[in-house]
Amino acid sequence: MKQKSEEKTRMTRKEAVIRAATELFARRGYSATPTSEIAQAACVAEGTIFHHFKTKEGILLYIVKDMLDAYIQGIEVQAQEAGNGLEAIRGGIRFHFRFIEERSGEVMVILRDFPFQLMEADSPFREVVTTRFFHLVTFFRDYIEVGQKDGSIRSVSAEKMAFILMGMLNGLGRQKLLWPLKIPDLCQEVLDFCHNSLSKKG
Amino acid sequence: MKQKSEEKTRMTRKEAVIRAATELFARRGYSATPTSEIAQAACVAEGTIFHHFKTKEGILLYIVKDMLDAYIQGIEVQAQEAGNGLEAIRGGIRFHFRFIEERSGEVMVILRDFPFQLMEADSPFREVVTTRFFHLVTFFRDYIEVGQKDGSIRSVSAEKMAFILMGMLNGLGRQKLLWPLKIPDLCQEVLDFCHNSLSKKG
Amino acid sequence: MKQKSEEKTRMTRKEAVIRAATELFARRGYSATPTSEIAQAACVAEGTIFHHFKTKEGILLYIVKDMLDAYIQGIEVQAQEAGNGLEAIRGGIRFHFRFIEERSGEVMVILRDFPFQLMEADSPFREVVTTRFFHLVTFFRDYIEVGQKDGSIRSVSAEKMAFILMGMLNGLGRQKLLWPLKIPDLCQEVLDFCHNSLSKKG
Amino acid sequence: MKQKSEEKTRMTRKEAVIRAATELFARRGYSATPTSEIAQAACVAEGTIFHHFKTKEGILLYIVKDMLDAYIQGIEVQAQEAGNGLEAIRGGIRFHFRFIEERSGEVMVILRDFPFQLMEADSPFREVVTTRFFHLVTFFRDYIEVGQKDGSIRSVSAEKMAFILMGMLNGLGRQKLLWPLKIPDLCQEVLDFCHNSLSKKG
DNA sequence: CATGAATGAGATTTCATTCAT
DNA sequence: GATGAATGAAATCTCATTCAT
Repeated sequence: MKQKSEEKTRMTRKEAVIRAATELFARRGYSATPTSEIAQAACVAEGTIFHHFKTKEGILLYIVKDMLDAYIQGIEVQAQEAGNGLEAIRGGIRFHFRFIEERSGEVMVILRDFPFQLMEADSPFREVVTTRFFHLVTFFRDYIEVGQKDGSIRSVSAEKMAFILMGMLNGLGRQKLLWPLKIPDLCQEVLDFCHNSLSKKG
Repeated sequence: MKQKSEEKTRMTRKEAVIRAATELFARRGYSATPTSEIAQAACVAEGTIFHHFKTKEGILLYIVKDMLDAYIQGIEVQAQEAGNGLEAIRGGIRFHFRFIEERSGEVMVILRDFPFQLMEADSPFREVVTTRFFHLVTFFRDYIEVGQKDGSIRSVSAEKMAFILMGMLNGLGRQKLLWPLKIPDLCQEVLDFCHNSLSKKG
Repeated sequence: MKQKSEEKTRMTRKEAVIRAATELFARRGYSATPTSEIAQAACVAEGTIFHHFKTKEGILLYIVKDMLDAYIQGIEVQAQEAGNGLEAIRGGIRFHFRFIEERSGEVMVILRDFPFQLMEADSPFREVVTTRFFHLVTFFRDYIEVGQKDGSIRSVSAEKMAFILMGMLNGLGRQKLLWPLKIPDLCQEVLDFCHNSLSKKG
Repeated sequence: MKQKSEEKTRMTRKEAVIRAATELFARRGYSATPTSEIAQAACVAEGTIFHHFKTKEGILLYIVKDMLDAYIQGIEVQAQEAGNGLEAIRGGIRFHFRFIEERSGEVMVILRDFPFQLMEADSPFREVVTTRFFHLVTFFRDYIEVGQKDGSIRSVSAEKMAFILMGMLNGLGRQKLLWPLKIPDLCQEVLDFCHNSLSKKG
């Protein structure tokens, strides 16, 4: 939290919009959040939003892109530091849980209603988002293959296993952030769970 | 009350509305589907919708409730027929994959934007939905405990494991039905994956 | 209150509709009361209402006509029994206050939004209502003139005085039945008030 | 904030809406006037109405509040200039008749269906309207008491007399503005009528 | 850059009335 | 007589977006 009163350090209006939108999209969903409320929460005029983002979808795109880029970069850094394929995957899982905690707002936005609006066939943003998703799928598949080559991961379809891991992490994220129940922290259990299933020696 | 099955009645108007709504909600999302289009697709007057379901949310509730009840009933039947706890869980997973295929429309509705509208604190439908969710969580936890008693499942926190399983199945469902990629069938792999992690002998 | 369970004595459906409608129109106003609620309150099907009354306005007309006829008849009987013009007017005022108490439901209906719908130039009911209003104006004017002839009422424009009396009684009725304040009983004070103004000797 | 009176600005869109609404509510009643017609009559888009007044009720509230404030202020100025209590009341009555002529549109709005919608227990506007009504009742009661102290008004219950006066003025206003008959001007007669009943010497 | 009044297309919902049973 | 499913016109209100200042 920055000081709001000092001269130069205060948020630009654009940042204020992003923050307000993230919080509202996370809490109430993209389509249930009117731009008027975003403006109000960000203490800017409604026109200002459109001055910076052109459309409402533009805000969503900005948030989603920003978040996915950070996720992709973070998970890759994790993996590169690992000693073998299995450790890379485990590092990825650990990073996932940390990321969900630290940037829960943005994550909720994307988990809530997935950016379906951005993926429709006629959306100008379709490619921007698809690209990043392919990137993630590839990441998991590649490191599983690495693990199979270095002997840390047993012989299974790398692609299928990649989908299982991603699906699981996604589902657990939704559960944690969106369900009406208090979900306990599951990081360690998930690590064990995956370790048992992936590692060569069981 | 008329007989529904005999000669003339092919489909009630109410049924027609439900079918049309399910299909549209699944394809375009709840809030992006106007009631006018539901009416058109169901070949009824818009007023007819509101005659049967008081509100638009009412349609969603009907679909979700119907689907969850079928899911709960089906998964319990599966489990009761199993020889031990682990088999019950495996039966549940198999049922889950079958259910997702067979009733993909309704499942997409609930996976797409989850009925968040029905869960908000002031919604009259909140309880209806929450009840069913608790029911499901309990189901998984109980059968894991059964498996631990009968020796088929290793010693882990039953509750945490229940959450992992549910989160995974949920996430995989979303991936399968909603992602812009063609996802291969993962049933067998998921069964193995879970078996490895749950069974006592590894 | 009649017994509802005995064979023949129970209300006809038509009566039930009238009662329910009177109560609802009084409490919430004519146009804010949907026919569906009248049906519900009367425990009949919505179609039944239209079976008996043809239109929603028809119900209003029935109530208003019934009530005005009773009012006119009652006030005339009162007046005919009086010894002179002033007493006739005083009797009318007394009757007015009694009537308002005894049939407050129907009176509220007419005082609330006056049957403007029935008075519009193109309403088929216009005449039915207007006739009764003229009748009332005439009643007051005539008895004031009687009082002026028999020496009990001072010399003032009978017509203007009739309007003042009617306006006053109307306004007081509204105040009593519709205002959000508890209004004390004003019958005696109004009698005095008018006596002072009308009687020859002051 | 621009100057409103200078050169170009003939009428704000907001003002236009108020004028149009006043006229239509007066002529056809609040609930029989759709916002679409108000927009048309005011030559603005329908959205503009809701931009300025959140709801249709908001328009009614604005008109009623504005009118009641003017009424209260005017009647108090009148009274303060009077020599004694009786004259204050008479001044009030005179003001009432003048006000009804000059601002007949707004007065018709409030007399037609009284803002019952604004008074219902759960209306956010309830207090705004109630406050002003209490104010008026108090005004009349206080000046009658003043008159009783200065000897110009006879000894009667000030509160009851206040209610009689208000009820009478209200009823006469309705008669004048809303009845389907041509009602003669009654100001002088009402003044006499009240004078006879209130003044000490009869 | 920033504003906020204005827009108009469109969404949900209400409701009097009809009609086949 | 009685019913209640069905209707469709109309009403209120929402909201992303534009544009003159």
